[in-house]
Amino acid sequence: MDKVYNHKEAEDKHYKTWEEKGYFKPEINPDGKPYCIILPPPNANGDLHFGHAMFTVEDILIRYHRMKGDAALWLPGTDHAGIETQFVFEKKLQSEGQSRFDYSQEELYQMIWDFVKQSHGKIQNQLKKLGYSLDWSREKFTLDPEIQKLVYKTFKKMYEDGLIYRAHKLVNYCTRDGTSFSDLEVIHEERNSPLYYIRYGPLVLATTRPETKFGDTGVAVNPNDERYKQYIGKEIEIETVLGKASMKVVGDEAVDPEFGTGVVKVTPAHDFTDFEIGKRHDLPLKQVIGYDGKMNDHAGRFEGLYVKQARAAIVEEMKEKNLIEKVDEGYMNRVGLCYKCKTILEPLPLEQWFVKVDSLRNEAIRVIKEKKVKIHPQVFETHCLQWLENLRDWNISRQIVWGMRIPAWKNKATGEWMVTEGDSPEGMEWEQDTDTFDTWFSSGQWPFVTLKTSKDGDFEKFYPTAVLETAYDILRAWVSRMVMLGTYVTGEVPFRNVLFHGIVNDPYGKKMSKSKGNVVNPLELIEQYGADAVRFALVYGNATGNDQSLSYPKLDAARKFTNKLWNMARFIEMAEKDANQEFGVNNSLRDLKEGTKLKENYEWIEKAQNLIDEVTKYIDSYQFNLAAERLYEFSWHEFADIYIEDIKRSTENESWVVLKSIYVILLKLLHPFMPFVTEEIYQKMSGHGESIMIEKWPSI
RNA sequence: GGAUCCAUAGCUCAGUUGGUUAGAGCGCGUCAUUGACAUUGACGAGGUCAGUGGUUCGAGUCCACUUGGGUCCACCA
Repeated sequence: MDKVYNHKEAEDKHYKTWEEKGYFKPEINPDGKPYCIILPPPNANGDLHFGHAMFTVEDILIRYHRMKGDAALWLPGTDHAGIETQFVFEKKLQSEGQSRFDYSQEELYQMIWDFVKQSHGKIQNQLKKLGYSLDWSREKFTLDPEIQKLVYKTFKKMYEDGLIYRAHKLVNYCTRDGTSFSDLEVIHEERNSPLYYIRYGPLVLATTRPETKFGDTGVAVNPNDERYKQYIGKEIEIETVLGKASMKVVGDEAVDPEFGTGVVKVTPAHDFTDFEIGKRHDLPLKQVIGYDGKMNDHAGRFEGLYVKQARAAIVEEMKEKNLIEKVDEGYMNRVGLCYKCKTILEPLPLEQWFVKVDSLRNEAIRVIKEKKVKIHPQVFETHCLQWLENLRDWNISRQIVWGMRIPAWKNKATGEWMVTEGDSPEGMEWEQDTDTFDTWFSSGQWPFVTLKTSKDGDFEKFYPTAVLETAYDILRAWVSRMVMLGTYVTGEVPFRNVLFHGIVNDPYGKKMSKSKGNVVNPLELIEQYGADAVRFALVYGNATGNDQSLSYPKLDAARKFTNKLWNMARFIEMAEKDANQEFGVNNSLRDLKEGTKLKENYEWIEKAQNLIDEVTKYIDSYQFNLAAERLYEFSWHEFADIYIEDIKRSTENESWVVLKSIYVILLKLLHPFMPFVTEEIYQKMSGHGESIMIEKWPSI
C-alpha cells in the first residue's frame, strides 16, 4: 500500500465498479425487506450547490440498510423546475441579446429542453462524485411522458372530485415575468410607502396607492364606528382628478377604525382585502392596471403610464386640486415582491385553476397528527401543521411555457371547459389552455409517480417509502404538498418518516448565493479533500436539522481521518509481512469471544460489540453526528492510540486475528459514511470479499 | 403582530426520557517521535453551560421572565 491514501485514484474506479456490478439496485438483496428513499429531485437548470451534499445523509441510510440485507432503493431524478428554469434560461437569452418574445411557445420549450439536458449531465456527475449509491437504472425526470400522464390523471381525478375549480380571482402577478404566483412564492419586504390622506367627498381616507383610485367601486368603514355610521348604505359624491363620481359606502368588519382615518377605499380588482370586501357587498370589479403593469383606459389621460409613474402624476394633480389633506411621507409597509426578480407584485384579477385545499389539508393534518408520517426533528412537525392550518386555495396556473401544459380545453363557442388525461378532444372547437402547472403540483406527486412508472412492481413493493429526507426550507412548498397529494391519490401516505437537514452556509455563516458570489461547488472540495472527507465533515459535529457553516478545519480533520484509517491498514499489512503470513478474519464476534484465551482480546471484542450497538442505534434514530463522532473517537483514540500501540508487543497470532477482525468491523461501520476509502482499504487487505459495500452489517 | 429556534472552552459546534470531576475538532503550551501515520504520540492550560427566579434529593438538560441573535408566517388600507 502507498504511504498516503490517494482519493482521486480510488473514487472514480470504485464508483464505476459498483454501478457496473449492479450494487445500487435493490435486486442485490432480492429477499430483503423493502427500504426506499426517493432523492429530492434537484432543479435541472444548473450545477448542484453545496447544500445538496447534505444528501449524504440519505446515502448513509441507504448503504446501512443495504448492508443490513434490505432491498434498498434510492431513486434519482431531476425536476424541470418551471419558473426557476425559465428564469435562468431567460437570463441566458438576455445575456445573448435575445428575449423570450423572439420565440414561439413551441420554440422556447424546445430550447429550454436542450438547455436542461446539459444541466442534467452535470448534476448526475456531481451526485456520482459524492459517492451516492443511487439506482441510475430507475432515474426519472418530471417531464418524462409517463410521469406527465400520471400527473394529468391526478388533475382529472381532482377535477371530477370537485377539488379543482376555475375562478376569476386576484392572483399575485409579476408584470415583468408575465406570470402569476402562489401565495408561497411571494416574498414580503418592508418598504417606504407614503400614506396619502385623500378627500373623498365628505370623508377623508388614507391610502398608499392613490393610482388605484380609478378602480374604486366603494368606500368602507367599520360598522361600529360612530363617526361614520350615518354614511353606511349611502352613495356619496366625490371629486376626483377625472371629474365627479359617486361611491357607495359599506360597513365591513375588516376595516380597522384605528388605522388612518378609519375609512378605506375599496378597490376589489387590485387588493386582496378589498376583493373580499367587494364580494361581501356586491361591489363590481374594475381593473385599471393591465398585465403589462401599465394603467389601462379606465385611467383616462394616465393610460399607458406604469404604476409608479401614474402614482406620481396623480398625486401631483390631486395636490393641485387640493384633494390631498396631508401625506405621511415616512410610512413603512410590507409589499409583496416576486421572489425571482424582486418586482413589486400586482394583485390582478385573472381566471386561473385552483386547488380546493380543505379536504386535502385536513387529511394531511390527520396523518401527521396520527404519526402515520413522523417528522424529525420534532420541531418541524409544528411548523408543518401550522402552515397546513393556514393554507388557502392553491393557484396552480402559471403563464409560462416551461412546464406541463394544463390538460384543459375550452370550447370556443360555448366557453365550457373539458379536462382530459392529456389527449386532445375531438373537434376543432376545443382550444387548450396555454398555461402550465405550478412545478410543485407535479413534484408534489413525486413519490408515487416515480415508483408507478419505474420497474414493474416497484410501487407495490416500495410505497410508502421509508424516509423522505430534505432541507427544511422546502417543508411547505414540497413536503406538505406531497403529503396532501400522495395521500389523496393513493389512499396511503407517501412516506413513513420525514427527516430534515439544515442549510450549509459559507464559512462566515452567510447564506451561499450566486449573487453574493460565495457559492462553493462540491466538486472543488471533493477534488481537494476527497469525497469521503467532504461527506464526513458535513455529518460530524452537527446535529440533525441544524444549519452549519462550511468549515475548512473540519474538512481537513476529516481528510486526516481517512489517512489515519489508511495507515491502520498499512500497519496490519506490515505486521503480516513481518510474520510472513496473512492473518485471518473472523466475522463472528461471538465465535471470537468464545475462542479467545487472552483477557485483553476478550475486552477488545466487548468494546467492538458496544461500538456496533451504539453506532446502529444512532443511525436508527437519525443521530448521524453521534454515530460519526463515536466512530472517529473509537478508531483514532482507542483502536489506534491504545490497541495498536499495545499489540506492537504481542507475538500471539490469536491477538492479530482479533485485531484484524475488529478493524474490518470498523471499516464496515464506517462504510456508509466514507464509502470510498473503506472500499479501497478493504480491496487492498488480504482475504477480502467481493466488495465491502455488499458485506453484511456487523452484528454483536 | 404571531410562531419558532439559538445563546456551552479563543473559534466552530456536540451533549434525546434531568443523575457521578461538562465533551470534540481547530487553535494554544510543554515534551517526545520521522520503522503504520505528507506526521503522529503523551501531558497540559482554558467554561459561574447568556441573565434572574422557580420545580426537584439533584438542572447545561424542565418551567417562567429578561437580554441579545436568527428563521418562518401574517390581507393592516
